[in-house]
Amino acid sequence: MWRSAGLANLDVKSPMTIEAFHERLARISDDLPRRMRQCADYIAAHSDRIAVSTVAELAAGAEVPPSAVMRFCQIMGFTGFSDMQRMFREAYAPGFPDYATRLRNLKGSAHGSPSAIVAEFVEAGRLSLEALTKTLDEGALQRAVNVLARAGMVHIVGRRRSFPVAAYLAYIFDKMAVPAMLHDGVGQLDHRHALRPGDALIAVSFAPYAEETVELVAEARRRRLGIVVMTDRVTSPLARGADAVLTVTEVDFGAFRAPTATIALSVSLAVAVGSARE
Amino acid sequence: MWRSAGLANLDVKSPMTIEAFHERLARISDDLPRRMRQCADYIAAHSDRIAVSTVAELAAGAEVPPSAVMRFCQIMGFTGFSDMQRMFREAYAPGFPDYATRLRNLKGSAHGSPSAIVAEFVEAGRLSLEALTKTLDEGALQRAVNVLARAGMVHIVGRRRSFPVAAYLAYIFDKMAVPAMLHDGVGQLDHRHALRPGDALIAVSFAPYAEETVELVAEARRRRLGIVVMTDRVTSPLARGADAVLTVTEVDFGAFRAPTATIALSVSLAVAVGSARE
DNA sequence: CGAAATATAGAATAAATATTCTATAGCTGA
DNA sequence: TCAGCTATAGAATATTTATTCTATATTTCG
Repeated sequence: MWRSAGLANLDVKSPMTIEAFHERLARISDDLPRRMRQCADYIAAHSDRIAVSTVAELAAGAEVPPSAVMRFCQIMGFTGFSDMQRMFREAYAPGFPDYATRLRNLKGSAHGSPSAIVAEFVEAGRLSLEALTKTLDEGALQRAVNVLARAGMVHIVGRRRSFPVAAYLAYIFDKMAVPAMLHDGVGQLDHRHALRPGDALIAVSFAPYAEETVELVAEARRRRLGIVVMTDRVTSPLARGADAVLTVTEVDFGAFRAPTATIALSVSLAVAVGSARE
Repeated sequence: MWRSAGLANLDVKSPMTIEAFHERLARISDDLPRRMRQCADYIAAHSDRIAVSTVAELAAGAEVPPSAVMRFCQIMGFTGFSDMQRMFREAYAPGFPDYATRLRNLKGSAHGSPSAIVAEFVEAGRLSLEALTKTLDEGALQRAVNVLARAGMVHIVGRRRSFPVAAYLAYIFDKMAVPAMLHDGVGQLDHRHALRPGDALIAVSFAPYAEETVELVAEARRRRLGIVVMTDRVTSPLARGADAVLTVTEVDFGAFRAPTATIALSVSLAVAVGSARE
């Protein structure tokens, strides 16, 4: 039987997680007055829209007046709609709610013994990998594999910080017997004439973008090669005209960052291409 | 050259899709004044947060005043922020609530698909990082830092799979103004005579150990250099006579492994050495 | 059936949030 | 260096949106 809103309010504090929210919803929804039940039903079916809706929109969806939605929020243990919405925004938003906090802590503990530094970089690496799974553009990845699988030769370019990544890509392609050429700039040769029709280019570069990399991408574009770029933003100068843009964010520690996620993505890409070519 | 916002406004109506939005962002972001560029960069990197943020939050993230965000929205072809947000709210599909779910989902993709492969390598990377913190020999790490901090020049060697790691070490030492030399084997020169008294050598190698690396370590031993090795076992051929042996185990996926933990350890080592030398 | 308790709708208010405006600062090209 | 632009910041304002309040309707139970 339905008791007072006040009572329901007292026995449980606001649910802290989506799971707790649904559990509570299921538990109480059996004995709820008419309008509250409408709210419960609609919200249970559309809980993912709470983060981006207004009270009025939700109310319209549930076919109840806005004030009914307010009462519902209070019954669920929140102080109001905004309180409830905050939980959904934080939980569902891509990226992690406490990301900023973790990052701040990470940077705060800059000083210390070598093993403390290792711990920080390990944590940064974890966060980077986590971010990779969340932001990975599967469509772009598939396109990248297609482009590279069809290519006669795969050209690879990356300078400075990105050079190790490029070198690793070259290593794996070599292991998988995929024709590949690492444009490492030895002797300041840019080897632009090695870019031939039917080939493809993988370019790796992060801000501040190495000039040679940007130029080689432009050259590849002129020569109509397939282009795959790994970079930090879709607005990167490399992205223009690329067939696939793979964005990766590395979490930095102080002024330094390890290319953890970039390497993970690279090796995955190379392996996928290698098996696609067989 | 940058023209007026009004002009930009006129030639294209508000983008109707997220894709069009990103395309336009990429197209105009090259020639944008300072604050507008900050907005573009931040929003490109966090476009998934637009649906659940306020102008003030976005402005804080991009480190610009709120009015700059408004101007940015107009440049992008919207009448204002609300107009832009509406598009993102309509397209909003909540990302997976947590990392674990997302990872499971990626793995569940068709066996052998690119995204499934990424999931595997991410998982392998995480395990490797975890193993690193558990098995790290802090004494050896401290000795390594001491040896390298005292060295006149730091020589770095790594071939094949370990070459990217060596290259990354060289990059960070360079950034930290530590005298370093990467023995990359260009022209088949082994540069053994560059190993001078008072120098130190970092050698990176895993089974099967590259012959050149083993030889350079032996040469360094003869010349009484400080020697730090990063390898897979203490019984590695490199370990004999080294001042510090750092063992790292990488979790492999199939026949392939990414040097995730090795890179994390390397960058930590380099940073620790860099600050010890100051 | 009738009194007490509870739920409801809609208007009134408060708070948050977006948007516009204006003075100033910073460019750009002569 | 200066004139004529464009960009910028921050305050002022308008708008949207959440929340509270109150009169009325509905239910519950003796």
